[in-house]
Amino acid sequence: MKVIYNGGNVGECPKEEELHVIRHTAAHVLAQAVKRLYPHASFAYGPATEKGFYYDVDLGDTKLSDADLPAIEQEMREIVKVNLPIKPFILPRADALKLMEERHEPYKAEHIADLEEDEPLSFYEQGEYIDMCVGPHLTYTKTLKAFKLTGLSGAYWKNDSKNKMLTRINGTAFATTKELEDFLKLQEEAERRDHRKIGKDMKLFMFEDVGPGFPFFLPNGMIIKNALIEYWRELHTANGYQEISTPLIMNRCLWETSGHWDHYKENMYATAIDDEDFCIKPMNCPGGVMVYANEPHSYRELPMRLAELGIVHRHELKGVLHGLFRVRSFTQDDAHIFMRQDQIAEEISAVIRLIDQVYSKFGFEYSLELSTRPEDSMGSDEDWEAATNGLVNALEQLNLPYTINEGDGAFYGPKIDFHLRDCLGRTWQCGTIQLDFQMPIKFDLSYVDENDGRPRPIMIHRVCYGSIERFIGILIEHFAGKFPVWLAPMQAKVLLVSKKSEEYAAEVYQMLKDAKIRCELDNRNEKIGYMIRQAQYTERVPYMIIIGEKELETKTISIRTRDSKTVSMTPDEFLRKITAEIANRE
RNA sequence: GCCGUUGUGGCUUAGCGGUAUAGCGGCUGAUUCGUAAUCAGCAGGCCGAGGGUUCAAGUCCCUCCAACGGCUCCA
Repeated sequence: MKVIYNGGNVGECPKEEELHVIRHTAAHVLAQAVKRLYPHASFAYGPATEKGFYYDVDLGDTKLSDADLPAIEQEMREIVKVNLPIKPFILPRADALKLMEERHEPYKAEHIADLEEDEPLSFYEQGEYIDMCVGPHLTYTKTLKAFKLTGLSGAYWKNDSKNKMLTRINGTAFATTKELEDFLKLQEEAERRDHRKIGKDMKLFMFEDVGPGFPFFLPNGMIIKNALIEYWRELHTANGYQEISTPLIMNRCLWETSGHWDHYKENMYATAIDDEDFCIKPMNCPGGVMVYANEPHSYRELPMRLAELGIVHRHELKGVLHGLFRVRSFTQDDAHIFMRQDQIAEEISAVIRLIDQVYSKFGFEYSLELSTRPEDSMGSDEDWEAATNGLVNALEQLNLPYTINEGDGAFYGPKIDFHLRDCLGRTWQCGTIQLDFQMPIKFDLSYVDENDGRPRPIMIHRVCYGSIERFIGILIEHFAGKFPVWLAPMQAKVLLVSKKSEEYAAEVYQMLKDAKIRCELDNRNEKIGYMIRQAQYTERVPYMIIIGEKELETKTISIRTRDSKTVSMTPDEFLRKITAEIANRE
């Protein structure tokens, strides 16, 4: 694909950059169309993104609605159709500033003013439209074949909530209409898998106005939650963890000591009891620290791994709430590991291996991110450096690739974040490992070493699922509600063809029930197709057991799975199969 | 918190100034019917909450609440 660079050279674009160029040009065409329809519009940033492109526009008092998008899109098609040549030119900074001011582009002018270097700036021109841009771009607008505007939203100027909110027009573009259609289909598939919708369908969880952001788990959802917890407990016991439980509400003085009162106050729920302030825990660490500090410890006891399924409450801004993905109360599968300096590397790699084991169970791939010291943090530079090096060393010893997220660590220490990739290629932050030198100082923790010294332990904070609520949301979308048998709220459903074989169906049902299989018997006077529809497509039951006269005669059962395939076997064979599957968590 | 949109029985939804639509689900009856919806009848709603405009308000206006799409923030 031919593109034009800002020096004016026309060249072949590397394959992997084509999409970026297409989308960036689409953003320019969008801006040109908007300017034609709304001449008073001024433009901020309009980049290509991972999923498409957008342009942030200031439209003054004009309010745009979704209904206006078709007209803008139509104008874009017009620009593509007349096939304007796209031409770059370069101006010295002062002239660039002047040009943008003349064209009433205050955001572009501000952007120029913000640039430190006094270098010439590059522009691209197509017809009457001129935009400041480093390029490259397509050579002609006609090269833009497949694009679509996908919606409107608000966005802050320079992504800063202190700044003015602009109108963001979102769109996407591809090299071919086929790719565009595939993308839109994938979006539809994601919508079909929306955990909020499936959660309603399968009666997993609910929300109520009396507690926005506080999920209610329904019986079916609770089965999934408990199955995840059971698996988690087995794994943690096997890996040398001990489980504890600490209070939901503790005196404010604890949170002052831990630093949460200073660094996390605006997210904490607090209440006054007997003239004292109490806080609902937003994190479990101080509770774990209290347990460690309950008695003196020998160096021989370390590492001490205290695991806690802690329910935390955080007052998140209401605009961020989103199903189970972003809630105000959630269960962290937390653990706090207290250890000696010489145990850091081994402990961190053990945690990484544990989390890897959990994610592999569900077929998730993941990537790692190292988050470093944030602005609002506590502790000395030396401690932060030592903690950050501890994480880096572990990652490098295991030879794991990772990216760095500057300034995104917790206020008490740096962290490694695990970003899950689900079957639709979307990523979610779940597990994290945080290395903390600060809490042990704040709470004056120590242990007795071999020379009767009192060194300070070092702490790891870590989660695997992250939030069990969020993890369940991800699992719902990952599996589209079709959970593996060990997690499925209903594992098998006996469907009765006609009353003539009711007794046999009841026998089979009872056998499964006795074997502790989660199952139901549907003996209503309904057609078999109707029962299948409900069991397979609404309840998403892994095994439908169809029983009619044919099965009664041969003493077999017909097993229908969620892929609509049917096999015949004896009840005993089926029981062995499903029991093994559940036991192995397949 | 900010920008925008939405809010009608359990779910999906019609109505957008003149006494509330339908489908699914539920209940009752009939049907006993073999792999994605058998037929009929019945019940179920002070149209998110509170104010206002109007002879008259799901329907127009204001405030609040919640949800949705984003932004900022985050497990």
